[in-house]
Order: sequence, then C-alpha cells, then structure tokens
Amino acid sequence: MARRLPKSERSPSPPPPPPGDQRDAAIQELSKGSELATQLMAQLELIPERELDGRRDDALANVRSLSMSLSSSLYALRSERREHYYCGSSSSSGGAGPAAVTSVSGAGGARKTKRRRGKHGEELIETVFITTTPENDGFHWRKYGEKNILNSEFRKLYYRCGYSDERKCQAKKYVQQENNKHPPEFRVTLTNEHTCNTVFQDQPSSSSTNSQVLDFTKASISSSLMDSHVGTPILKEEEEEEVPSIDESTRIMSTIMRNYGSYGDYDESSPQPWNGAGWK
DNA sequence: GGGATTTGACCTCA
DNA sequence: TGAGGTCAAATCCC
Repeated sequence: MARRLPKSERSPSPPPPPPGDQRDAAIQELSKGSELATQLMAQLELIPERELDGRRDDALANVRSLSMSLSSSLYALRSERREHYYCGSSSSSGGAGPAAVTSVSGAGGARKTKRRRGKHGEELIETVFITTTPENDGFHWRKYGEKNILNSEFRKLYYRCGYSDERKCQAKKYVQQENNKHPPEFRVTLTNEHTCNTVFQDQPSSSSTNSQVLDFTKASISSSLMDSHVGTPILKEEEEEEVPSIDESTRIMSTIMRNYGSYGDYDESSPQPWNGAGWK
C-alpha cells in the first residue's frame, strides 16, 4: 500500500507516476513470475524427499521466499495504482453525495473503491473485493472484533492495522466469508490508507505464535498460506456482476493449500466458517 | 508476563 | 429501534 504523506511532507511537485502501460507490463511480468513460482512449489511438493537428498525443504523455502518477494512487489505496484486512480477521481466528486465508486482494474483483477464519510464526517476510502485469500495482502493486521451479520451465515471479522497504535495507522480491514465454495470466497473491505509503510517489512518483535494476526511477514503463516495471487482478487461488483471463474493460478494454489493445511483442512462436505487463521 | 484474541456491552447511524 | 462497528475486560498461549 502506498503511503499517503501528510501535506507538509509532500514535495511541491511530486514526480509523476510511471506511465500506466509500463506499470502494467511490470505487473504482468511479476504476475507471471509469481505464477511460475507457485507452479514450481507445487512440482517440488510432488518430488519425494529422498530424490532430492533431503534438500527439498530448502528448495521449497527458497521458492516461497521468491514468491513472497514477487507478491510484495506486485502488491506495492497495485496499491500505487489504486491510490493513483483514487486521486485522479477525487476532483470530479462533489463531496456530499452518494458514494462515488471507482472501478480499479489491474492485470490480475479488479476492485471497487468507494468513498464515504466516517463517524465524524471525515472522508473514508473504502475498497471492496472478493478473494479466496483474505489473509494475504502483505500487511500486519490485528483482529479487534467479530460480529454476526444479518442474513449472513458467516460472521464478519474486524481487523485494524497491527501498527495502529505505534504508527497511528488508521487502516482497517473487514473480512466476511461469502460462500462455501472450495476454496471459499471472502468479501474483504479495506478502509483508510496504510500510513505505517510496513508491507513485508519489520518482522514483529512478538514471540507469540498463536496470533491470528493476518501477518504475511510471519513465516508460520506465510509458509502455509503462501499465495501467488496476492492482489489478484476475484472481481465482485457491488451490484451482482458476473464473477469470473477462478483462474489457473488459483487452482494451482488450491492444490498447494491442500498440501499445506489451512484451506486443506477445509471440509467441503461439512463447511465451516473461516476463523481468521484456518478451520478448526 | 506480555502480547494477541475473544466476546459481550456499548455507541453510532440510518 | 435495530444493525453494524468499536471498545475493553477477560482469557488464552507462548
């Protein structure tokens, strides 16, 4: 997520963002690399340990690191794009009216960015998308609430940035399971920009491992929920648009999820809601 | 003991 | 007035 600097910290004439086509090309290349890394990981999984002289785990760890790096780059690029779109649309909005909705599409999917007012009239940027990997967005989230939602069989989970206190980051994330597909899809709502600037950085000092913080920087989570399509959410329009079918990389990841647990623990015959860290 | 999650209560808004 | 969002004490886990 691109960091939005306070006015006083912004340079008078910020450098223009890279041309859109160049960025698209970069995103495409990174997506490809990420997909390939995922495939490689799946292939490595199929090779018996003994055939690699006990070095399969090392190789897997390396591929995971590679995939993570690619994913973080992808995420950073896409976040930059989203902010760019938002800034561009802000002037056309007259302020207090119905929430303006800006469709933001990228190489791997699309999101809806809404603008609405917060509790105290402050402007909130709200991005809604559907994804099968809600935990995988590169940020450090701390859960602060959970709620049953009317007419929904799944509970809504509330997260705020893990650095909300120490870095005054106002970013929040709401996750609600949408269905019992395999893998299940989640509606993820992001509000406010991250100001903590901690994508894939700053290993948390906490030694706690039972955390359900959606922390992609933690090896315990990143290894089991590693995913190549970070930032490639499945498009879901607010007003029931057709949802594209899950792409090849998603299917590959589903296979990996089965191998690594988490989604693999999901029993399709007796679906259970996702609790933020996997199914019990 | 410290950090994170859980969960019921409370607050706000439509 | 009810639903959704947040708070904060209790609890859990390392």
